[in-house]
Amino acid sequence: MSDGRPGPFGGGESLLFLTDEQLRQGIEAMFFAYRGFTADPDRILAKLAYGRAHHRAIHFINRAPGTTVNNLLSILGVTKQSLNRVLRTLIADGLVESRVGTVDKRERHLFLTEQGHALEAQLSDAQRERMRAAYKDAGPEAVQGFRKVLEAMMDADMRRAYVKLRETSS
Amino acid sequence: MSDGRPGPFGGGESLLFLTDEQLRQGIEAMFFAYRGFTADPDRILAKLAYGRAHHRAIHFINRAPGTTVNNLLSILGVTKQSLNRVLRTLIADGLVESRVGTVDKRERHLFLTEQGHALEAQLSDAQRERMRAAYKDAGPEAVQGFRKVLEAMMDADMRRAYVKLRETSS
DNA sequence: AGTTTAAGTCAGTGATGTTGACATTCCAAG
DNA sequence: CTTGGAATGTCAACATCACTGACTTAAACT
Repeated sequence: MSDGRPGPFGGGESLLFLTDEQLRQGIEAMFFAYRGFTADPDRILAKLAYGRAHHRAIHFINRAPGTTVNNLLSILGVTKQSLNRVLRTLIADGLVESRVGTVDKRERHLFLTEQGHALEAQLSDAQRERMRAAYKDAGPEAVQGFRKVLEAMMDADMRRAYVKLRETSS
Repeated sequence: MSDGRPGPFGGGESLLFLTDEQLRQGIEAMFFAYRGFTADPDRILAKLAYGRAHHRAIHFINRAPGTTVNNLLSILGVTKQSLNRVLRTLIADGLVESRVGTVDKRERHLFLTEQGHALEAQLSDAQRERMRAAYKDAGPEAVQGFRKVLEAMMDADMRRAYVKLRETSS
């Protein structure tokens, strides 16, 4: 099924880009690119005995300061036990602060400390630098296409979280 | 540094796509999209008590039949001990066959069995289906840009492996 | 008072990765 | 031909991380 041969379409729309071969190249490109995408932060984190989970937590706490634990869980898509282990070490190490909610005292609101901000900056500088180089290489039109495909690849609930974050920004 | 303001360029080349804000949106898009990218295979693998490592091994053995363990290691970027555990279970389960090399008996050449091919097809069908939907949504020009940015994001040695695989194909 | 919700914890399991030791095979220098 | 080093692959022990499930605590809701 779906061998992707052009077929008898009159609209002049080539469907060659939907062949299994093209799709597989896209899949492999995604695999290798993601390794590059995480390589620089991973190097920094390894020295601190942290993992990607710590990076993700720091990133999104910086992105949405004061977020609750539950909120963070739904963004990260991990279990609370898993997140809790990460948060515990980050709080113990003085990178994250957890404040009891004023309106609802059951909630804990998360913030980066000064130290936390420093590590966040170090991590995202490294990641942005690679991203910037790739963007510059590929050019603005390519970047637009890149974003378009990525957004189409998300699950519905991820896209909701993503869009929500975009709205919050700036 | 590099706040990405347009700046005094006369060439009409807008550099707005290189702002930190744009880069961060790209980073987050990459994060959420990769989750979608792996979600379908992950669901299938979970039922079989396999993980992503098994998927990767199966994918690349299918892609380059007869590859040696060492070769696979350089593509996957893990330690040989880690890969070995995965291979051992796949061989024990009858999905992969390991043949002693004829010219160099130290080497083991890896092949998928019929069962292995069946699982590979199941996994890549699921992944391709999502990819196809995303590609179709985004359109051919977007796909071209997507690929361009991904390739620019790879490390040099990953790009080498990626290009080599592309050459091998069909 | 009873139920629900938010957060945190403990125990057990499984996948993944690492280091270290080891066996086999190849190859080249003596 | 022999011997020692290098390459390839395997096995064992250990650490990390994430998950499920059950439970506790505290606060909010009804």
